[in-house]
Amino acid sequence: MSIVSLARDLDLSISTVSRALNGYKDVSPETRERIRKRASEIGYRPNPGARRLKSGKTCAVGMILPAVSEGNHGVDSVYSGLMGGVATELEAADYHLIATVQTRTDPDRETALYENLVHASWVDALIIGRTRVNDPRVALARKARIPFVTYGRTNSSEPYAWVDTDNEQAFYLLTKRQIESGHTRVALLNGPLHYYFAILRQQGYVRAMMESGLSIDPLITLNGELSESHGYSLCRNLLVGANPPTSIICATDALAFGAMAACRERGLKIGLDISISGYGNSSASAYCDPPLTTVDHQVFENGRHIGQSLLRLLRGQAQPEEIHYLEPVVLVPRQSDGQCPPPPPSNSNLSR
Amino acid sequence: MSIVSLARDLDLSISTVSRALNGYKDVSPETRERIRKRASEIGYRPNPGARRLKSGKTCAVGMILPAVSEGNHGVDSVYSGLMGGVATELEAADYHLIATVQTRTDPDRETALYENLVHASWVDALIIGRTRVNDPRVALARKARIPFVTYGRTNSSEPYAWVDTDNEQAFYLLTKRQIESGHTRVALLNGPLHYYFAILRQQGYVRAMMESGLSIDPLITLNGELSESHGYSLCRNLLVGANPPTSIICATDALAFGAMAACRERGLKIGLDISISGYGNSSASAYCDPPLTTVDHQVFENGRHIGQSLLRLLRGQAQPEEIHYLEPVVLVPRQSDGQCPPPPPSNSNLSR
DNA sequence: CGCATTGACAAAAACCTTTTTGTCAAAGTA
DNA sequence: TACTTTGACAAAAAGGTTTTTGTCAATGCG
Repeated sequence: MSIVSLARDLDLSISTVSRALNGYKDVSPETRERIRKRASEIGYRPNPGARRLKSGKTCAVGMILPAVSEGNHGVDSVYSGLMGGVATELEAADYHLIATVQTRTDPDRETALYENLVHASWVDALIIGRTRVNDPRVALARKARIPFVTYGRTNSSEPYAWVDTDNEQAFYLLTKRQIESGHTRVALLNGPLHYYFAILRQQGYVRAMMESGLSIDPLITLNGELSESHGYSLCRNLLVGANPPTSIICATDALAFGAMAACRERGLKIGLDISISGYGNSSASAYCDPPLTTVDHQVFENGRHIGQSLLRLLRGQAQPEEIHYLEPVVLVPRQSDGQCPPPPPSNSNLSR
Repeated sequence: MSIVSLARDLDLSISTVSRALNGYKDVSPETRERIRKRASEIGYRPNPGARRLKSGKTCAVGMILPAVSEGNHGVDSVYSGLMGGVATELEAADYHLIATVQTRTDPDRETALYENLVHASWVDALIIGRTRVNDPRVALARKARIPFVTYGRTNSSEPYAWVDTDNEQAFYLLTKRQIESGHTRVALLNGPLHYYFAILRQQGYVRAMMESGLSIDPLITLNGELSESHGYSLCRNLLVGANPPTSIICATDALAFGAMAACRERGLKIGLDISISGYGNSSASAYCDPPLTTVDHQVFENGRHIGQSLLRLLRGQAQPEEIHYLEPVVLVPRQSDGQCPPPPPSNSNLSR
């Protein structure tokens, strides 16, 4: 079932068979057809290992998938969505996706995983996700001269290929919406600031607040891991504090679900007594009670862009500095937010 | 940076270098150490492509990930959790996971994806998930003589390696719980019956009902895709019908979320007027309102078992027929279900 | 006619390992 | 001494492609 047995069967040389099947010149149409026919009859498939060895290409792209920070240790749903888009594009070009799941949330370990993937030449290209402010993986991939596309941006002195959603605009819109509903104390439950996206989301929030002449209160702009439990505990802290916010903007839907639970526990009616919004448009956001106002950031589309960019890079059709794609976001208004409630009677701050 | 340049550098033969680095005999301790040292100095890493070609092993395992049936086209969270467990085990053994996302829910296409993975010899072994009642992929993998482990069972005349959760017991427990709370009209919102797990869940439901002398009403045992929207529409149908159920057992948390939304829409208080339970213990299930009674089926653990089983199979340490692992389930009682409400006044069925 | 070009194929090199077989001296045994 | 064993290394084959170079006859041109 190797090319040599096929060549022997056809009474032709190996090179002719190879050239025929790979669509090169130097082989007559009749012979080509004869080879094609016999090859499919006999069920011949070129050994990808040998092909990889010869060409030096693996026809695979590597991706490290961040795990959710708690629960079933599954892959973060943003990245599983992204993977869907990437895989769709790659598959069409006969590339494979080698997925490594990062079970522990340890940046050093993530870098080591990338290093392993690159250095052991398992892959031709890399997808670098959940970029940090100064992401060492970008320098690493550049040094290894391996094509890569990041999902999210980073601080880099040199150009690199990136695809990202418009985090800044998303949080500008979300904050603006709250302000327009009369809220003045708008809290931000953000992710850890070493992630670049968290910086951008904060910037969007700050821009909207500044634009309306509202001050930024560091006591109500908190940061934590992107999980329900952190949303719950951070929100509890917010509500217990003096002068609690009337609106809470959460960096992810998961944070928002946790925050909603904390609000319910305090007896607050979500959408009336307090406004909450999320980010991600997760399927649960449409079916929770009340349905969550959120932002659709089009992960599948982003994944497709990443896949396409990667292929262009691999084919030499584009240089990294040409690949900068900022996916617009779509605000999804639902019922978890509303008009700012009237100020409580003055003795309300006695409540524990 | 190949073995030949390393050998030249050391003034040794290629074979000696190879044997030294691979821990074979036939090389003196001093020489071995010298080679080791120089190899790490020079940063030599054996080319995995050449190694694969020679050994005929790819050191990779293939897995097809079912996409969620709607929304962001992401990977089903059960399978992303499973992937986490599998990857954890494989990684420790220096195996890689090649993940293919099945974006369209088309069984034929899924089979084709497996065929491609196997036939193009991209992988040494396969994980076959979301097994169907008569799953063609099992026969296919056996014919290709490629080791595989299924997640879920199927009808097969010959033994095969499987790992599964105890679906039957889970739905027996869930149903029993409803019956013990006084419910007699217990609905089942199940997945499509061509999935083996749906059959098993139905069996558990039926066993509990029979055991308590309750009859099975086909009008309230419905089947649909595993999504919020199907949960919503199926539940609407249930509530509109004559003699609606007082309890709804859903095959997944997603179905349950949809069902909850439909119940709220009808003005029913979940946990009081109607009881709902899910399956999966998704993170949202703990934070929705009311928190959802569900079952934890330990996907990460299942993934680890699959990974371990695969490695044993690949190393010849076990035969497929020895690998049958049924993961026990854990019921997670929360507040979405409760005592059966008293029967409504007789004119209630006039309500639209 | 003589020479260059082209078409169609074959031979061999290269890709980088691992594994099998081979060499040769030193040591052990009868 | 003659023969076998063993230790330490080298040479070469094998794995299945792709690509470069080579061959040889037929064709085209002046």
